[in-house]
Amino acid sequence: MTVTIYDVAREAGVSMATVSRVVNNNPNVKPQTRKKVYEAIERLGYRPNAVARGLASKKTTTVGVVIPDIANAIFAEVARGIEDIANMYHYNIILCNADKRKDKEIRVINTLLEKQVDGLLFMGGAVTDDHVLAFKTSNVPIVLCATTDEKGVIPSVDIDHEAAAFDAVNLLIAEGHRSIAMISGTLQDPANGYARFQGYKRALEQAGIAYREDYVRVGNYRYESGIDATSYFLGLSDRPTAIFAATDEMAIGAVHCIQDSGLSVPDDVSVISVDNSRISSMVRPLLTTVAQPMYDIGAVSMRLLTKLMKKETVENAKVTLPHELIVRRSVAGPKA
Amino acid sequence: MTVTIYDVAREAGVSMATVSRVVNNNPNVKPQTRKKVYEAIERLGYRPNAVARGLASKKTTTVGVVIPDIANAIFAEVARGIEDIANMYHYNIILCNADKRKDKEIRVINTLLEKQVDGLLFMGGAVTDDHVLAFKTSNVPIVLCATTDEKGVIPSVDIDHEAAAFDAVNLLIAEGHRSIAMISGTLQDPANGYARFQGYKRALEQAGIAYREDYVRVGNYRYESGIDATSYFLGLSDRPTAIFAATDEMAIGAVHCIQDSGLSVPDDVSVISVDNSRISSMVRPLLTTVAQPMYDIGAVSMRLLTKLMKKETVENAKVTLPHELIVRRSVAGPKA
DNA sequence: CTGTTAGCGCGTTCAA
DNA sequence: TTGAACGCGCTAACAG
Repeated sequence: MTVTIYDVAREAGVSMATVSRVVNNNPNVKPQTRKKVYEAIERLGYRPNAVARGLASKKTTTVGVVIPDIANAIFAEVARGIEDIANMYHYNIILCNADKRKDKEIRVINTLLEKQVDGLLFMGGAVTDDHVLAFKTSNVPIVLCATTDEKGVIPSVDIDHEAAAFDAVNLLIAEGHRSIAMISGTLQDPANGYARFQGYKRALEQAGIAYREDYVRVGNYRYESGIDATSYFLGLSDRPTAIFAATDEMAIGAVHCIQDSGLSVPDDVSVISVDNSRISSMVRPLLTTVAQPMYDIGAVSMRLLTKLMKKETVENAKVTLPHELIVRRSVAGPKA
Repeated sequence: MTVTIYDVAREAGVSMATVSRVVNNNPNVKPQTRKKVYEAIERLGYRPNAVARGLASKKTTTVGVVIPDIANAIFAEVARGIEDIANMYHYNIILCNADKRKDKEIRVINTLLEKQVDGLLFMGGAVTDDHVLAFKTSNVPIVLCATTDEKGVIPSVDIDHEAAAFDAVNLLIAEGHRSIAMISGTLQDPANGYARFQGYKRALEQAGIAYREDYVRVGNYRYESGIDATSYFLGLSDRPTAIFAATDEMAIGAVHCIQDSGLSVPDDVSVISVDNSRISSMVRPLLTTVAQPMYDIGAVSMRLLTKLMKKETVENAKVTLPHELIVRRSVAGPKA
């Protein structure tokens, strides 16, 4: 049924070792022999069995990636960066959604390890001791991708979420705003949630603006929650003149909520966010936002992983990619 | 270094066959023995090697999925459907982007087959003879996902793109429009391109409306190309009163282009599309569109694949999922 | 209910 | 430059 390296050897009149050599591009084969083997391979339609190879060589040229949700545009973009670089280095990707749920994360990490992946890319929520434990029991390299490690012991690549949020809010302040609300992510989420919230607070503090609890709502990163939060803000007696949303999607919800209530962005209320996903250019007005290089985060983390897998020494195993303020049209000064 | 089934057997004082049995939940093990084995596993931190298992059992519990672009919201949603069902049946997913490029598609199909996947989900552009050939050389089941097979010989799940487009354009006609433009995808793309274009033409024809070449532009599915096409239409001396876009993204580009030029949607120009991706609810006005059940397409195709992998007999290996007109606010009758 | 024995398909010494 | 032989870690008969 299936043709093996053994069949090819017989067909070509050589030993299986020789076939193995030509398949793996080992130079120690006479060109003529190599040719014979190639012909036999062709004739028989031989396809190497990567599983057998994996067992014998203890390498699968496969890396595992655990991701919160591939249907989320942000993560999908990161995944694309990962896959492109993986492909470039001839690795394949086993993709697992884990929804930032710890139990699911631990579970898929283990199945991935059982599958003998050569490395692991982890994108998730908080990295707990249990995570670290699971990582430690493996002997393949791990890198955290768009995910922060409190302890800082695991290689990772991400942006500085706190600083990104800080920069966003600072723009608002520079424009003269003092009444700045925030639509936050859940505070249990270290990166997109907590860190961005901290950046917001620090910016306020530095500008001597008092923090108000009723100026902060936590959303779930989705469009609808941006609308909900904003409708709450607009109902306040002293409504904010600017809104900082932790993500583009919530920001767009904010924009539409403001517009739907007959106000204007940015004339009545300014809106800014973090992400710069593609949709931030697919609204009116164009969204001002702090860009997070999603594709690069994926690409760089995969590149880092390849180095680790080759046991190359890496100088800096904790890379922070730069973010960048993208000024478009959703921010203006407050009304006089 | 690595602890094997053998070590566990020794530790538990049983044979490796017994360990294998408990690991695989074979009922033929005395509870007491089972317990001993579990303890030994625990003590040693044994983790089964799925590669060895795969070699011995000729099953990898892994399926390959080739996808055009995981960063594309539509496909990402399909992928989520696939992964959820795969997960439910304890399969893992090897994900490969192929950008609808034939050479890349063929290449990844082959690597996936080398990795001994138990099945293959193919999402791509045209299914050529070369594709079919590659499929035939494998002895694992394949199902086409959101992809049409001209010959109809390969199991597949998709919607009827022609009918979906037809329905969309028909709504426009029912509203009284006679000047209907289309922003098409590339005609080489059988499903999202050609079929939707055919649906447009059929609707026109049935209504006795003459087809005009200058009322059709082909875009690349992206927002920007929606803008470009629309700006062309708006420059026409007798500009259309309605635009049918092959995808949501292009439709939103159309909406914004219309608005940016001082006109109103739907008062001056109506816009309709196919997809109903999440962004169709993230615009003003809300986009009227024909819904394509992306998640379900993924889920159903994965479900079908599991049946095929279990060699269950399936009645209908070519499933067409229903589409549905979602009436929102971007369509109105033409101005009197 | 449990153990023994063969392979699964290939990489990799080690000799020749 | 080539081949023979072993083993990767596990499943799957087959015995008992």
